[in-house]
Amino acid sequence: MGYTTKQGENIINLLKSTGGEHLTADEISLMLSERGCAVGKSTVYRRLEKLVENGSVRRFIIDEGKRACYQYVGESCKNHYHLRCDKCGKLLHVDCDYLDKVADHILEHHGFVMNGEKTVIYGTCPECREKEGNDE
Amino acid sequence: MGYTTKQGENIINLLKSTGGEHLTADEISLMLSERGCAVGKSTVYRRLEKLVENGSVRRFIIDEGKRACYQYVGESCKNHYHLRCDKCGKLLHVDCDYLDKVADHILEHHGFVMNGEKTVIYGTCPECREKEGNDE
DNA sequence: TTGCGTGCAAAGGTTTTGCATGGCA
DNA sequence: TGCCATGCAAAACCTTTGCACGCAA
Repeated sequence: MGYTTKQGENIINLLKSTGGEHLTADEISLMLSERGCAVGKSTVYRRLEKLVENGSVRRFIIDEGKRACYQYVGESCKNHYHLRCDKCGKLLHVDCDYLDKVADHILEHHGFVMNGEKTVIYGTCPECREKEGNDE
Repeated sequence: MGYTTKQGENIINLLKSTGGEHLTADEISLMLSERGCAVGKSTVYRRLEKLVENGSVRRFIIDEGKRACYQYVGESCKNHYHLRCDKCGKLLHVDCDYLDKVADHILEHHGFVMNGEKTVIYGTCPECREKEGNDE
């Protein structure tokens, strides 16, 4: 599946140590430099791509599509759904039988096999709703 | 609110005539050229920005954030959902009351306001499933 | 006439790619 | 040893911006 390298370890360790924070490729590159274990930016991109592929990191689009950010998810994160808050960027993980039924519906009525691991539902989380006085 | 110009009319007419298709700025520019009413690309962008602002056009991020696409918002297509095929990249738009109920569920049970316009469901489309013999 | 709209080219920023070198297995 | 991974720089990519000219009101 690929070699284990110092740079690869540095990247995944950084993502883990930030506790699921969402970071852009540039921020990751910068933080690695600050920690004294700089990694070439192309390597950061290439590595992140692989991590996204194998599911241990998730990729999001921010700034209206201007750039991507990455978030550590972990391997234990297989059978549940993800809700991501547009406002604070937080990623919520929910186990929910109802959402399993959604996948069934989509298959039956639209012939489409839903990939629950890749799909992310966007919106506003409870905390941010409260902060904003539910004015959406 | 702004001047009425030939170019502006061309753009909005194109978007209307494609029946709510999702088009990238580049595709719009190209199609206008083919129709013999070419518009400078920066004008396309500037015009689309205004149309998005006043709500007559909607902007989506596709290709994992690589670019944006635009869609005319008529009466008929105000509330629909996006299914994107991982295999062929096609974007399906479905009108579906059931998915409205999903948003209700997510709000009631998880306190999360779903943004149906931004959320994209990933998976495999009917055509690609058939091609691959349902071997997922 | 006024000043917004346009178009071209150049700049801007993020992400990808080519290629020689380095390091894992 | 064989090959993947790395890093640098350059390229590619979409989008925005500067500026002079054109056109709507």
